[in-house]
Amino acid sequence: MTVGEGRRVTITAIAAEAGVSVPTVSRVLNGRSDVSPQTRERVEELLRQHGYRRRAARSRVSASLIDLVFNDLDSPWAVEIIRGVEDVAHAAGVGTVVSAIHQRSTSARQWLQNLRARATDGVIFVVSDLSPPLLAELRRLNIPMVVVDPAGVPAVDTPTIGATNWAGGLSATEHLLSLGHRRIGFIAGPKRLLCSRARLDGYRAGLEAAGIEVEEELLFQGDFYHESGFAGGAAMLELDDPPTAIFASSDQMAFGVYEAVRRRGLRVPDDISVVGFDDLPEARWASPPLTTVRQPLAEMGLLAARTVLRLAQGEEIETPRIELATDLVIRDSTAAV
Amino acid sequence: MTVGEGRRVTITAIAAEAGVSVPTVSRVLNGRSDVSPQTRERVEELLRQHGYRRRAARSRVSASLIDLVFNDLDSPWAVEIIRGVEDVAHAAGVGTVVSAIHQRSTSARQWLQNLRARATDGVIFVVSDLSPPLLAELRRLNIPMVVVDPAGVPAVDTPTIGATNWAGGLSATEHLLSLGHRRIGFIAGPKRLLCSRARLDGYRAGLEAAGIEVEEELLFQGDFYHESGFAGGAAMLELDDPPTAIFASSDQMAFGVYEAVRRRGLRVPDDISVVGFDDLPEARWASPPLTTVRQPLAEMGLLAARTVLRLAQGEEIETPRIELATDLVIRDSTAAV
DNA sequence: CTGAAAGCGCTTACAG
DNA sequence: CTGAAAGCGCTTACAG
Repeated sequence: MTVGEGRRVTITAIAAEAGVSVPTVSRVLNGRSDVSPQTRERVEELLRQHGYRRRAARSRVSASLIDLVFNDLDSPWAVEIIRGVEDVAHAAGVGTVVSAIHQRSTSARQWLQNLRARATDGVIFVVSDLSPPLLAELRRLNIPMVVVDPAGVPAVDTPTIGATNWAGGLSATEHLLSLGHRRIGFIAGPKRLLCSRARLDGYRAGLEAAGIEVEEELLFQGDFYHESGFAGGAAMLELDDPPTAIFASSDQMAFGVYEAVRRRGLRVPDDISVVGFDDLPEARWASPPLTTVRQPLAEMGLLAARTVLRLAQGEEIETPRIELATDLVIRDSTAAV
Repeated sequence: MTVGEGRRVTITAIAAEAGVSVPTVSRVLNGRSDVSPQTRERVEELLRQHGYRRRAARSRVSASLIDLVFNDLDSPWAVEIIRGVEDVAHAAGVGTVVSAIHQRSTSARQWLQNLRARATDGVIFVVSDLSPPLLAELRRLNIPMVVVDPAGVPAVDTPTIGATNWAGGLSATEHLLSLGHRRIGFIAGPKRLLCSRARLDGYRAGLEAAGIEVEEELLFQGDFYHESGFAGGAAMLELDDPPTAIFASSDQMAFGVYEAVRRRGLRVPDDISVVGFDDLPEARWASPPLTTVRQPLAEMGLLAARTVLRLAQGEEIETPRIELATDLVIRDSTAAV
């Protein structure tokens, strides 16, 4: 399969419709400065409407590529998403271009320039903050995109794929409650991320349903990384009335809690229960194996790839926002009080 | 920078040199069947010699891409290598196409077909077994390649980038010896991999230098994955005279040993010392933090990318085999007997 | 700022 | 199996 086979518009067609010459359209396409603003706007509008994409003359072998963009390639779950995307793309004869834009605008600009040159079929973003000018540019180029695990409220008309973070937060909390825990600490992710807030709210909902008040001293503000889990765990263990369980809203923070517990000479789950969120591959092989909320990362990547390929084919997507189910995986880090 | 800027050969030039028409060269290029074997061979030879690569008419924006190929995307160190490669490629305006070929020849064929369509600038392999026909085809297409952490003895004239596995095995062993350990277990990686054998030999060399005999019952055959580390650790702990330290030749196996130790109700490093190999990001945040031999994976990726880009520019590579230094990182999983 | 003209590198019928 | 011809989609001077 090659993406976007059918009758694609040529610049000749666009030029005719816009009432300008072919070279003029070419200039707009290449971002040359010597085009009047009105002309540029009219042509761009048409390019967008028709979903124009550059194609080599007579060539049926248009290199099909999709771009998969991360903030940084330092998270262990990146590879899970890559795996899902690559799987679908590979089968469709499409290459997966992986990039990290590091939140730096120079890097993003560079990336965008490369993107144009390689005439990508679509973009999957796994980044927390998309700069509006970047998005505008992509829309101008009429490049299909989908956003995985959106951080904030995403722009309209961009399909997003996430997980049921709220439900995951709730189920982890209910699990701990069912084991008899009443003092349950929570280590949150960055506030600006939607998924962080949803997990926290799931935790709150669980406690409230059990008639337990949420205590400030049992809430710790983390950032999803190990260090903050360690700090949060250490802080809570030092309380006069420490929690009997800690729910860290990422696996990495849960491992940080493990280390805080160990440093105190205590044991998981004998002295304190720990729950994570993500189910990274290493969760299964932590000591003890970590009870955690599984996020189907590979499946999210899979779905994102399918969606972007469909968009590239010009199909309409009926459900612009999808949340895949999370799943509580009970292992050995949780026990009855 | 765009790779291979300079004067690239066109099919017109090739046709002239071969004494055939342009359409004939085009046919060879596209793998059409209606070309006589002699003609095909002559043309292919010239294409190879000149390092021909398809280019869009008049277009200076040739999409620069390098391919990064793994067996599977299930190893936590894959992302480390991706990071290194992406870093260099991104800066050079080159896209990084990540693929997994899953050792299945159908998948490899599919990949090769996609590769041709996208006119890659070069390929970095991180795979243990390259099928000879695949290699032959790549060579025929004149695509530069480099192999990272070669599994077996690599084909001549393909640059390889590895790590000093033997030295790493030695230094880990010496570290344990210096702590007073005399009974040191070893969990090996797959025998067919060069790196496995080098690590094992480093371990042997260390023991021999200290006048200690290598005991069969302290050697366990693993496969680099968690399960085998767990099995190896469990088996050794059941010995009448168990080791006081275990050197697992991958971090994942070391984590398996952690779990075997925990299941026995013992503690690392109080009851037994454990050393790993790789220094994955999670090694630092294991409980306890893992003493391990660091392999500079990101740097290996970096170097591989630089090398393949240089080859793509037509440069000669003076040192076809490079081994980057490993480094013993001492953390909390090792202690004096 | 724009277009007519020339041209690029490649591919596709068509004819033999 | 091969080539002369036509043509594709696009870009680049050049002229105004």
